[in-house]
Amino acid sequence: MKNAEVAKILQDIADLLELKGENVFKVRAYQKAAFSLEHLPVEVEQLVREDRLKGVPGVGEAITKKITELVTTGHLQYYEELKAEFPEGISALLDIPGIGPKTAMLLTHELDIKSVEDLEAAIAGDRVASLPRMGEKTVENIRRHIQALRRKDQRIPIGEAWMVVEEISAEMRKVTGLRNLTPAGSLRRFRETIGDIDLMGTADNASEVIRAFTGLPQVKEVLASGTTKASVVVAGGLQVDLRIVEHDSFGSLLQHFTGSKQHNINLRERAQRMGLSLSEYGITDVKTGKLEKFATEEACYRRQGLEYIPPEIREGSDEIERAERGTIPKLVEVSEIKGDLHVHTDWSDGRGSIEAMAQAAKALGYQYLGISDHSAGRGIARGLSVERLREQRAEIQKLNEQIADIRILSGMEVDIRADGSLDLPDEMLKELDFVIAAVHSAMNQDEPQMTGRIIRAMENPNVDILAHPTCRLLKEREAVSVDMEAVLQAAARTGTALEINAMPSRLDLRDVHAYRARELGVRLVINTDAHGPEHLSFIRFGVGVARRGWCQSRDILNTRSLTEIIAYFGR
DNA sequence: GCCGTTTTCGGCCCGACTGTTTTCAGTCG
Repeated sequence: MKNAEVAKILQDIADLLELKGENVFKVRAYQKAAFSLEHLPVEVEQLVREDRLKGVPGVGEAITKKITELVTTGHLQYYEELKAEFPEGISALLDIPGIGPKTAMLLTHELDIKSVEDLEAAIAGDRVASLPRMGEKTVENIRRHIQALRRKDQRIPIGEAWMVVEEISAEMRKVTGLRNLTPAGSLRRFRETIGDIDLMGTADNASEVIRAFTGLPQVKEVLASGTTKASVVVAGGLQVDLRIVEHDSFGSLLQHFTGSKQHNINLRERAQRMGLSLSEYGITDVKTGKLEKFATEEACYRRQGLEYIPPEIREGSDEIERAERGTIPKLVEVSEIKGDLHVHTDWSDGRGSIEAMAQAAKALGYQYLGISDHSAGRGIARGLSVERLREQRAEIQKLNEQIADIRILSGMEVDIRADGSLDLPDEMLKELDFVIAAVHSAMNQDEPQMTGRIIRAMENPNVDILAHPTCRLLKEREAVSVDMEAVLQAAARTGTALEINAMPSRLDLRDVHAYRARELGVRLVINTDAHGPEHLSFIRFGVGVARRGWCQSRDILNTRSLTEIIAYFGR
């Protein structure tokens, strides 16, 4: 059973206990355990086998027993009994903003509402507003939220959110008086998907800035607008919040709204033990009641005796303990990337010529660019035959003589066939500067087959890099069934680098697997898989994933210089 | 249900908003 499935069930248990009116701290315990499981860098099954569950934060004796039962039998008695106490569709009511456990139970008890559809019918029949603590406005809000929920496609990939932020930021920078405009929340932490956008800033004339914000051409609807904050909806149903404070409180504000929620809770619990109370306004000494403000996040962390913690790792694992000991690593940065090793051109399915791609890479300050068009095999994406590949190599050689200050490397993204063999003969692969292998077909194989297939490809000594290891496409295609732990172990054994594909629709490896890879000493490489010159800038999303995996520059292959990288490939 | 520089028992993050109330419960981030 996968970590995500176990986490989902624990979260479900938390919801049901909440509906039941159980002790809120018990509910929180299950939520906390669910969170831990979801962010675990290793498979829960492995922890169960090795009897190491107790080491997971928030997992004690009782939850250990439950997880063990769940993983070993695929079934949890406690959960089944709990579910049987409630009508099936009721937890879906909790997904509607504004409806929490109390309201959900009220609706079920008083009106026999068992699903979102029931609720809509009850609203249409005018039966809801008469309930205690319900009124016209509440009902209208619920009705609107149900509609919005149907319309909105939940979280969006970070790449899309980023474009919205850049557009809005460009407009807002024209507003006089506004300073320090910064996106916070999951966007700043570089999570792969984003629920809504939080923008932070400072100004002396906050209300004017807010007015300019709500008046932007992108704004479709203004949800709320006050003196320090506003919430709007832009195209696509995406919510954007802006908060403005005075300059001297910006550090605390940014810290608070960057989150994550779990990081902030851990931070506040710790502050509490120190006799301090933490909020978005600053740090209050509980004894004296005196509020201390912070203009920068660094100062805010320092006051708590902590080293600065980069946003990407503020996820509630052990980052606070590490900051206490002063052992937060220096995470890899975009400026340290010296080349891109997975790029397509118009020789296969890319849009740019080799030269255009090379010029774009040069403009980014790269030392090298690895061309890796598709192989011909199954006819995908206008793949190159052996002959065409040789022609391309000649072309690259010619261009290298013409273009200064960047070296074009001649590689290939070779298809891994269903049986794990490669699409081009070894003699051809040997001629290349480097070789990437990737799965593009027969994605429905079962886990043992897929895992064996990928490992077989990695065992070929000509393969340097395994590209987008799980083949997932965010919101479009699930990851293939593959035993990632086995793949990571094989990568360590064979010395194959694993790609962090920076294309916003892929982001594959994921952050937790990057974390695990680093633990195992597996070399990683951050590539964009660019199909046009403008895609090269996607590198920042891949760097974001690497940072979320606590990676430093030494963990990332393409932070190496041209000389080093050529020596590394050793051809 | 978890956990320990006060604790193996008694705690468990903080503030704001909304709508319904005449002081606050419920929900959210």
